[in-house]
Amino acid sequence: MSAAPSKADLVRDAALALMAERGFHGTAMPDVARAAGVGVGTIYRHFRTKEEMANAVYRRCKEGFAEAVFSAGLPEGDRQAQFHGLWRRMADFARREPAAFRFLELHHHADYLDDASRAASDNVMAPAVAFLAQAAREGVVRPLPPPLLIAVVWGALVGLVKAGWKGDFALDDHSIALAAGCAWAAIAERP
Amino acid sequence: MSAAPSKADLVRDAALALMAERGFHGTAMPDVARAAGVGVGTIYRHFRTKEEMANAVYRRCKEGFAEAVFSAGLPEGDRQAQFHGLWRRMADFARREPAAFRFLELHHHADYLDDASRAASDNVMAPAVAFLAQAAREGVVRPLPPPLLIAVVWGALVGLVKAGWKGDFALDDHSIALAAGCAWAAIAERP
Amino acid sequence: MSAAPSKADLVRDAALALMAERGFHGTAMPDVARAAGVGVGTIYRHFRTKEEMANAVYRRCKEGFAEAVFSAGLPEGDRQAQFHGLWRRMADFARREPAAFRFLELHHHADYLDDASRAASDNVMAPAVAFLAQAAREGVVRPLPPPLLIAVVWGALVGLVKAGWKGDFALDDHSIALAAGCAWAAIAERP
Amino acid sequence: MSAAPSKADLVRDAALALMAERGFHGTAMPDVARAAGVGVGTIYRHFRTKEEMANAVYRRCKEGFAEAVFSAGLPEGDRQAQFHGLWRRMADFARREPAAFRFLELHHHADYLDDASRAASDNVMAPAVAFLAQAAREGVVRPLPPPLLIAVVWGALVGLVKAGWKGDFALDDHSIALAAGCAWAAIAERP
DNA sequence: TATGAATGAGGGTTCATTCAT
DNA sequence: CATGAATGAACCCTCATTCAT
Repeated sequence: MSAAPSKADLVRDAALALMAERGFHGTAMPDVARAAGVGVGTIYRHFRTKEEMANAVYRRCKEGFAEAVFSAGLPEGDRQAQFHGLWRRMADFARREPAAFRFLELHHHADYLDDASRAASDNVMAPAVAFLAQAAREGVVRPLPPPLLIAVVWGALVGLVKAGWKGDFALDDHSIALAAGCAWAAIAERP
Repeated sequence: MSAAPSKADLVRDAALALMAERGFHGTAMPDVARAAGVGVGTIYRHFRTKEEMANAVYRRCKEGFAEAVFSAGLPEGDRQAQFHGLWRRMADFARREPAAFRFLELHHHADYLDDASRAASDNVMAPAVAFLAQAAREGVVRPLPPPLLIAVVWGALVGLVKAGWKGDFALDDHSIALAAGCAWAAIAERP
Repeated sequence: MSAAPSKADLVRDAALALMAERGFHGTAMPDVARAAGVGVGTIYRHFRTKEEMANAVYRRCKEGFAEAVFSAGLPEGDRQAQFHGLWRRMADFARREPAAFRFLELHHHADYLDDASRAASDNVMAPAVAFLAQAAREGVVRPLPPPLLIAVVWGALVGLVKAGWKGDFALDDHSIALAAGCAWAAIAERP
Repeated sequence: MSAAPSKADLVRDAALALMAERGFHGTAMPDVARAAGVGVGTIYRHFRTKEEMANAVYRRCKEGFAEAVFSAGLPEGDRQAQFHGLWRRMADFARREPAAFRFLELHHHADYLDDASRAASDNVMAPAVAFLAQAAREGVVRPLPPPLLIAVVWGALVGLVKAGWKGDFALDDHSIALAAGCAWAAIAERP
């Protein structure tokens, strides 16, 4: 039997859904309470302020992302296959939890995020950085600064997802694979 | 002699700076007034509502972007050189007017944008779409759906700029050129 | 033990007192809040807008008037005595609840009254109309259109009350009875 | 040839029309300016404040009323005929200048009226008081306090006019004459 | 523990008034 | 004289937060 979700979780989910849609300042606490099916006061039993609640949501999204992408270790295969696998995991996360993905993008480095959230944010991409750095050392990826490679690849993924949401094309397995090919070409060493 | 900027322009500039930083809902009209050096009431002589003001800012940013990137026509050279030139113009816009670039990204398809702004938004990338479609027909760019190519390339640019702002690396000519190479590789047909 | 009045009642009473004195537009919500001894926000837990609050006050006054004048049925005696009784009840209402009386007069058919209030307003005088119509059929009141009779009699009452408030004379039982005699003479059929 | 009306008169007329409709606090100075066809600043060349403007309008209405009703002296005939004549003049004023009549009623003894306006207000009915007092001494009108008689008669007239405006009946010569008969009966000594 | 009525600072907006033109 | 752009106090209303129940 699945346990009933705790009130704190209900609140987090409601806050995630609303803030992903309307942003931090555009989301009112009474709305969060109503969406969560709890009283306003209950929120404040679990989070001291609206900021703290948003930080909790942010960290949870980060954890969910890290879990979805990196917890199973690197995918099988050569570097290119591993890249494709990671790309696929990230895109799947965006499809499975669009609110979380959007929340992370929207609130990235927002001024109400505290230091702990910022740190979590920085660490989450560490495995990806390590992967690219290693691949670069092996000569299969261009010898560019890993942060720049990350920036380009991550940016491409976000661009793909947002355009898919906007309706420019279907965000299906095919599109995702095509875009993965582009992204790999962007960073792969030429033959 | 430089003409004194109109009050409306002062307001637009102040709104741009604040809303790029804190978002629409996070920006208070009295703050805009103070930043613009005018009284609150003055804002309302030029814009009927906060929404209308944000729309005016948005459209101005869009126009500025289109002007900076496309008004001079396509750059010289072959398709790759032209791509590099366009990439460079976009990155330069982001460096020269970071607030405008950030504003456009942050408020893209926000719910307080009116239809006119949305239309402006859709049209501005039309030349880039045409360019990629033509290059694809010529066989120098992969035969993928142009919107997908646009999404990947634009996403990569945004990723580059944001990471540069964050301090991951210097957003200088060198980084921009390197990233341009990555982006071209992402979409170019293999030899 | 008297129950403490509800916040909504406190607000209604305060709004009645202020709006009877200064009118709708001349009364500020913070003033109402202060007069009621509650916070501004509390008002909005009970009334969605200032208009809605004014409508609630209006309807309550109408109900109070109807209750005071008509709930006990027609007074005893012949038509003249009944008229005197009704006149007396109306005047007593004006003396006992001057703010309510003044509010009703001041806000009669004001543009912020909603349809429900207008309807309540129209219905409240129905018993008086019926009374005069019946008396006219019996030949004890002049055979004039009842609305005209009502207009003259009601106007005379309002004139009496306002002049009394202004200090032109004491608004006591004697004056009220004298004026009742005038009003009856105004509409009574000559012998 | 009629001279073009002065700006001050344009302003007074516009203020009268708007304030009769929406009240003092419900009328904005820019609206008055637009309705008058002048700039806002122009109003302040003629009246120091909004209050002063309202006072000027009030006094002008009072004067217009006194002029219309009393300037030609008492009407011909016996007391009853004179009463009918005065009643008729007052009702005609209400029909010819409804805004002025409404303004006078609405703003009677409002708190922004200054002492001069109040005095004008008190004096304007003096001839009517004198008329009734004399008629009472002659025994054709009941020996009641003149202010009470005035209150009843004036109230009846106001009631008549308002009900007519509301649409309860046509405010035509016939209705006015009928009501005059009622009003005279209200105060006349019985035979 | 959970609630939601209550609060008042602060939100967007209006408007009486001024003053440079 | 006449104007209307400019102003900021004050308007109506919202919402993050508290606390008695």
